[in-house]
Amino acid sequence: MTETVLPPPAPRGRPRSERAHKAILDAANEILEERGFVDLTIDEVAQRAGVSKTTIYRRWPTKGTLVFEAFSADFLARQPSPDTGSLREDLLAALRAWIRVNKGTVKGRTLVGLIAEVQRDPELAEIWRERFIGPVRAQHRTIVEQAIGRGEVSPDTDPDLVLDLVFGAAYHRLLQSHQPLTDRFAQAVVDTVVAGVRTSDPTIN
Amino acid sequence: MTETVLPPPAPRGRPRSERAHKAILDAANEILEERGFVDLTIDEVAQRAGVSKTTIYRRWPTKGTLVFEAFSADFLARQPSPDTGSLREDLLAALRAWIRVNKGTVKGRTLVGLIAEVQRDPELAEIWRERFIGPVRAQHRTIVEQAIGRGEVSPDTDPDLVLDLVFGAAYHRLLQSHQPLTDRFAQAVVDTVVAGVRTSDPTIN
Amino acid sequence: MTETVLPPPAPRGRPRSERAHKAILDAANEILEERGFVDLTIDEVAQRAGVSKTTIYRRWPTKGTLVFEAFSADFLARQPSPDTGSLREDLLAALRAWIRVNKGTVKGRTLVGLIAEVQRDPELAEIWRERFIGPVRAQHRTIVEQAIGRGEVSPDTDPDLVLDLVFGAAYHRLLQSHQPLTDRFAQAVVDTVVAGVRTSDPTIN
Amino acid sequence: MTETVLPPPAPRGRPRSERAHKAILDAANEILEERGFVDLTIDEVAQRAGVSKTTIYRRWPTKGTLVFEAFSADFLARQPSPDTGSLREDLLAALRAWIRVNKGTVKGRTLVGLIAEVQRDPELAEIWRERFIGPVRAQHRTIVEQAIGRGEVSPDTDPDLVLDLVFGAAYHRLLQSHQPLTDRFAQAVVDTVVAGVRTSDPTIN
DNA sequence: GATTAAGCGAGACGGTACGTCAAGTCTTGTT
DNA sequence: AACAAGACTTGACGTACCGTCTCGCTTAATC
Repeated sequence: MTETVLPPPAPRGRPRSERAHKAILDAANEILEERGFVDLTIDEVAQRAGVSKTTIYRRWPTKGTLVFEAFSADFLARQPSPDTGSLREDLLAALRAWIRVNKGTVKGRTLVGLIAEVQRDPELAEIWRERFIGPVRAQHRTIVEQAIGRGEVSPDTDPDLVLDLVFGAAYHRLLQSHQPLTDRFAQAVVDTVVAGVRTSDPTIN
Repeated sequence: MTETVLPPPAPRGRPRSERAHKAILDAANEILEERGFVDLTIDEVAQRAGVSKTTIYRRWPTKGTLVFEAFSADFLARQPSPDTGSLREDLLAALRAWIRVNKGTVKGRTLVGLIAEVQRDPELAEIWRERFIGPVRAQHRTIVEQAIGRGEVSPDTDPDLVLDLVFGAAYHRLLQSHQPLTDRFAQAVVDTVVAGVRTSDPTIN
Repeated sequence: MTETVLPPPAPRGRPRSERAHKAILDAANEILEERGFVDLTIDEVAQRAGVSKTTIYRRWPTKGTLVFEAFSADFLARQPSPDTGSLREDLLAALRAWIRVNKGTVKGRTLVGLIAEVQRDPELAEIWRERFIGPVRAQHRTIVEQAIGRGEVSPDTDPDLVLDLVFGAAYHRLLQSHQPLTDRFAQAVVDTVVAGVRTSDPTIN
Repeated sequence: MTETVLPPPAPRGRPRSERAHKAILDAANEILEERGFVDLTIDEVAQRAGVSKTTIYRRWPTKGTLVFEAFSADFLARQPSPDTGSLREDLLAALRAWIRVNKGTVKGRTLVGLIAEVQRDPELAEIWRERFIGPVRAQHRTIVEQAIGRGEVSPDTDPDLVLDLVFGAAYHRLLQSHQPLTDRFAQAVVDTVVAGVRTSDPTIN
C-alpha cells in the first residue's frame, strides 16, 4: 500500500476569497479601535468590509469568535519569550510586554471586552482557553521552567502558581481599574513573587 | 438648644413600596440562581416580583445595577475580617472565605457575570468600584496593616500589592478557568506572597 | 306634606377648588392650541395647571371627557340660532358660524380630535351625543321647524334630513380635507338643499 | 428598434415573502373583525401571522397604514360604478352599496376606526386621501359627469358638491350615530339632492 | 376647639403597547 | 461552492401614557 495518506481532496466550487477574509478582520479592528467590543456590530463590519454577513458567518460562527481572531494574532505576536538567564528579568520582560500592549494600544479595551464575552459565551470560552490562555501560558511557563533548569529555583516550584501570581495581579488591575498598571507595580509584583518562590518551601505547606 | 438637628423633611408623594423593592431583589436572586446573569431579563424579574417594569426602572437604571444590588449585600456580609495575629492565617482565612462563597454557592457565577457586565457598562463600573471593590479591599487591607502594626512585615509593605497578588491570582482562576480554585492553591498563594513580602525589600527596587 | 323637595344636603368636607377647575380647563385649552388632542397628556395638563392628576381625575374620568368640556362650552356658545325669516338665510348663517369657528380658531383641530376619540371610546360617545350632537342639532332643527311654521317648506319636510345634508357635507370636508371649507361651498350647499327640499315631494318616493 | 423598454432591473437580495405579506393582512382582518381597530395590536398581528414584528414594520410604518391596506382593497372592490342612465338611480345604487358594506359587514367599524386614525396621524392622512378618498370620489364623480353628458343636469353642476351632499350625509350618520343608516334615508338624501341640483342655478348664487 | 370628611399635591404603581435593535439564519440571483 | 443583498425570526430592550393608589397636609362644616 503506497497511499497511506490521501491527498487533500480538491475543493469544489468557488474558493473562499482571501481579500474578503482580510477585509473583515481589518474592518473589525477598525471598529474595535473606534468604539470597542460592545458597540461593534456584525452589520457594520460587513458594510465596512464591503462584504455580506453570510461571508462573515461562513468563517466565524459568532461575533465573539470574529473579534477573537481579529484581536489575537497581533496580540500573541507581541508576547515575547525572553531568556535573559534570570527569572526576575524574564518575568519582568514578559509582564512589561503585556502591560505595554494593553496600555499603549487599544488592545487593552478589546482584551477586556473579550474576557467579558468569554464569561457569557461558553463556546467562546473553550476557544479562548485553547487558543489564547493556553498558548500564552505555555510560552510564559517556559520562563519558570528555564529557571528551574538553571537551578535558580527549586524543582518543586509550581510554574502555574508563579504565572497566576504575576499575571493574575496584572489582569486584576486591568479589569477592576482600582489601581493603575505602572512599571513600578510590575517591578514590585515580580520582585515579591520571585522572592517568595525562592524562600518558601512548598513541600512543608 | 436641644434641637441641633432638623428633622428630615417629610417625603412628598406616595412612598416607594418596600414590598416591591424586596420582591424585585428576591426575584432577581431566584433567576440568578436558576439561570445566571446572561439569561436574566428585566421582564421576567418584573413578572416574578408581581411588579411592573416601570417600578424596576425607577429604582435601577440597568440590569447590571439591579443584579449588583441583589448580589452584593449578601456577598459582602460573607467576607470576614479575620484577626488571628498572623498574616498568613488572616490572608488564608480571607481567601478561603472568598473561595467558599464563589464555589459553594451560585454566587460565583453571578460575580463572574457582574464582572463581565462591568466591562461593558461604564456607569456600572463606577458603582462597582465604589461599592464593591472599594469596600472589599478596605476590609482586606486591614489584614496587611495589622501585620505591619505588629511588626510582622516591614512598614514599607504595600498592602495593595499584597491584595493584588493574593486575590488577583484567585480572580484570574475564577475568570479564566484554566485551573481549579483548590484549597491547596489558596495555601500556595498565601505562603508564596507572605514569604515574598517578608524577604524582598521594596525600597531597593 | 309641605316638604316635597328637600334642600340639597350641605356638602361635607373640603369643597372642590374652583380655581383648580378653571386652571385645568385653561391648561387643557392651551395645550390643545399648541399641539392638539393627540399630543395632550394628562400629566402635562396637571403640571401646567399646578394641580395633581388626582384632582383632574376626580372631575373627569378620561382624557376625552376633559377635552370635551374644555372644548364644548365655548364652541356651543358660538353656534347661533338665527331667525331671519328665510330658511336659506338661517341655514347659511348657521353654517357660516360653524365654518368660522372651525377655520378661524384652533377649534377645528380639536373638534376633529374629539370626533376621532369618540369613535374609540364608547362612553365618550354617549356624552358626545347627549351633550354636543344633541344640543347642536336641536338648535339647528328649529331653523327648519320655523320654515315649516312659516309655510316656506312642506310640513312633511324632515328636519333631520336637511341638517344631515347641510352639516354632513361640512363635516365631510372637515374630516377628509379633500376640498376646502369656503364660503362659496357654504352657499352652494345651502342653495342646493333648500331648492331640493322645496321641490321634491318626499311622499311619492 | 426593438428594445424600447428596458427589462426591470433584477431585484437584489432575498425577495419579500408573499406568504408573509398575505398572512399579515389576513391576521389583521381577522382581528379587526373580532375586536376592531382600537384593540388591534401589532404584536398580536405578528403572532397570528406567524411573523415577526420587524417583518410587519418593514412593510408598514404604523398600525394605521397596515389596517388601511388590509381594509381598502376589498372595500374599494365593493363600490360599483353604476350606469343606469338616470342620475337618481346611479347615486342611489352607489349610496346603497356604500351603506350595505358599512352595515352588513364589520367593514363599517373598521372604516370608522380608520377615519379616526386618519385624524391622529398626518402621514396616514395623506395616504388616505390619495389612495382612498381620491379613488372613491373619482369613481363616484363619473356618475354626475355622465348625467351632465346626458343633459340630465346643467353643465355647471359641481360634481364635488353633489358627492359631498350625498356621502357627507352618510358619513355623518356613520360617525355620529345620531340616526340610523336606513334605505329610506338613502332615498330621501338622493331625491333631495337630485331635485336641488336640477332646480337651483348655481351661476346666480 | 376638636372632630370629621373630603379635597389636594406629589409621586409611586400596574398595565399595555410601542417601535427599535442586534444576533444569527435563510433565500434569492450572480460569479 | 462562495458571494452580495437583503429579508427573515427571535428576544429583549427602554419608553410612554393611561388611570389608580397611597402618603401627609389642608380646608371647611359640624359637633
